[in-house]
Amino acid sequence: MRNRVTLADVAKAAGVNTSTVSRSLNSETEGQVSAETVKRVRKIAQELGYTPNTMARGLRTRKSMTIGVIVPDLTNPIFPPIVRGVDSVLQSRGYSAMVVNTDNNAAVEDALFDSLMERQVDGLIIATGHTERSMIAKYHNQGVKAVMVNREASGVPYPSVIGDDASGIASALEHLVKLGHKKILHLSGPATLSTSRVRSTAFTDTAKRLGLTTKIVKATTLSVEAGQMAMNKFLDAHPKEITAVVAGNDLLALGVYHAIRQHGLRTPQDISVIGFNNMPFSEDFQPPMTTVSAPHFEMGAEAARLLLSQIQGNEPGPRKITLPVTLVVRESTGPVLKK
Amino acid sequence: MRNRVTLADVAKAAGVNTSTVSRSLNSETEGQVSAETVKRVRKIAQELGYTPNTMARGLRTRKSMTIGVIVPDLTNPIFPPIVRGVDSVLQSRGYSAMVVNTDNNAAVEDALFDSLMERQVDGLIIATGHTERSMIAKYHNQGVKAVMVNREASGVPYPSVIGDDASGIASALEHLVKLGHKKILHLSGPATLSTSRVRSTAFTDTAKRLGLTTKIVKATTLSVEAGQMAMNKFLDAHPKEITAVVAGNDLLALGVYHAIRQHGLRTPQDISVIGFNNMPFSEDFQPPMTTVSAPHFEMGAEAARLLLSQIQGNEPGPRKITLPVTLVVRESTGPVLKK
DNA sequence: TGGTTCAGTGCAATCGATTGCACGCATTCT
DNA sequence: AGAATGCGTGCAATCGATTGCACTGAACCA
Repeated sequence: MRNRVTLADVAKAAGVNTSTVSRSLNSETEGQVSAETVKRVRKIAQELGYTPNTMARGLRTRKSMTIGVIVPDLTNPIFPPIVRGVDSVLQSRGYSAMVVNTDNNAAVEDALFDSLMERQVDGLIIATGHTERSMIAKYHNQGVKAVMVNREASGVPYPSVIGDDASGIASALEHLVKLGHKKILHLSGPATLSTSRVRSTAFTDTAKRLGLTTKIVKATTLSVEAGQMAMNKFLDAHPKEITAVVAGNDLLALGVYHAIRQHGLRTPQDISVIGFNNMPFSEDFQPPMTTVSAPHFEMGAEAARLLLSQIQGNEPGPRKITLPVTLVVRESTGPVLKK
Repeated sequence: MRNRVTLADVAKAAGVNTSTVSRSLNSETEGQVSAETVKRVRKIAQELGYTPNTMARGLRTRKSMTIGVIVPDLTNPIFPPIVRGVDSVLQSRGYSAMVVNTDNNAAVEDALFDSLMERQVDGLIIATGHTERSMIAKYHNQGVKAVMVNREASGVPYPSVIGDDASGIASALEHLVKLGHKKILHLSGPATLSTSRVRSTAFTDTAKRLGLTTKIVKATTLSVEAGQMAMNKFLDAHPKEITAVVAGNDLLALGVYHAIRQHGLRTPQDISVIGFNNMPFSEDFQPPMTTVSAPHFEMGAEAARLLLSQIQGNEPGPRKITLPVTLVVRESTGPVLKK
């Protein structure tokens, strides 16, 4: 379909060589052409409705002006904001994003990576926590430029953009302590995810500092169902043992809501709950969720900036950018009630 | 970066011409080459880690194997499932999706369209309700293949995939009537959106058929805020006039929740509310929302199938595919209470 | 045995844009 | 006036894969 108008067409119409047209249309090279020729060529190109052919250009310049964005699952509500943040920066610089979903499946991720490479993407933004270190090393060996977002970067050769999870967990716990809580459960995500590990460690450290009695339970995935299942199991085994839960993310926290209700208990009167991410609609849950708000859009935007700067030749090395998070207090946390 | 291994490299290593390598690697042309050569070439290509260069291929074949997906805003929760549905089909057929957000801005959409054209996308999936007819006509004139999803197709030359909104609205109203409701408000989205118009018309028709007393109020956008504002205004002017609300979508319904609460009323005891879309987490709102569930993933998948068939030369014409929807009854609807 | 046929492979053009190099001509310098 | 400078433009190679056409040699036929 379409795209009949080529550089050659414009050149013929203007009575000049294609090279002159090319130089006239490109802002970096227009200085090589006389001002009036530039004006004339541009006018004619406009009239003819010329559109550059990105594939031809990319073949010659070895640049696709496309960035691959690898996420686990777009329907997980924290990723759309990240993607839009990425996109906002890319778009303003003439790049496009190609978003792929791995569903946390290594084989799928491998295939998608190949597909992105075939498409000659200029760089990668990796938002999957599961990606194995060996895979990342492979990318790096192939000379692939990349930036990680929302996952820990230690040990990998790429820069990363993350939220300040540790401080988020700390403020969550401090908030709970202020409300009188002393026995607190951490419902953690799977240890394969770097964010889960970071939050878990921060929980343990802060709890020790504050002198709290804690328990840690791991959910198998970062989903409502897994959270509900893990919490149900915990409440079955240890009823009345804790007065608050800090969940690994909002999805798990939502699962905790369900489990608490299933056990005939109430939030926050019987058990306070804190989530993580402040994902869309967390304020509309029952009750509105107290959670740590992470700047996902800005994380995506920053990752894109970092990647573009890397592509433009700056060698940032394995840098780590930490963006501040804030505790959003809503109604899922309350004071410990005396009985 | 990378992609050093080309057809020529493989050809040299195998001691054959690039054309033989090309034919050996491509399943449609491998019959032209002797079986043993194919085997040998493939083995060598594998060993060398050959990856085809999509840009070079696309330049020659005039196909990018890329589909542009135009959505208003990925952070609107109904779009990720659509996109994933699209992606699931595309991926299995070797295509990739390039997703762009218009934010319902015509100028932005125009620019993005150009950008997609430059990238030589093989087709478009359009999920924006706002797109003006003139713009669509322009696409069609340029010979662009496209399919619309989640928006009415009447008058446009492209096939479309939509949910059966009319029947969804009808079952919503029937459900309310069964609960004793007679005075019902429809909080509609802006009339510029085809889905809003369809649902609005269906509401009026069904209400007439069922002999109901109705009001219709329009929200300025399909957002929580707009829904809340419109509903607040309505409740200020007409307190106690209705016992139920059918909203144009779940976002508006959520705004209705807020407005009802702000007026010191309760859902569903004072006013029942029904949404539309059954978007993720609508079951976790307070109260869990009764809503019409639309098969967004399947709509995306079907749109992709339609588009690919169109690209492969089948001329489906302006066909319209309607997928069934179902009412999901939860706790935001209840019987009319006597006072 | 001479002529066909055909399978297997190579040659070279092609897709559309970019870019190093060379050329022509006008201007400036000595 | 002759040489040097340099601006504006054109020529042609190039990026990597695909593909119509031509060629070679073996098998087959009469």
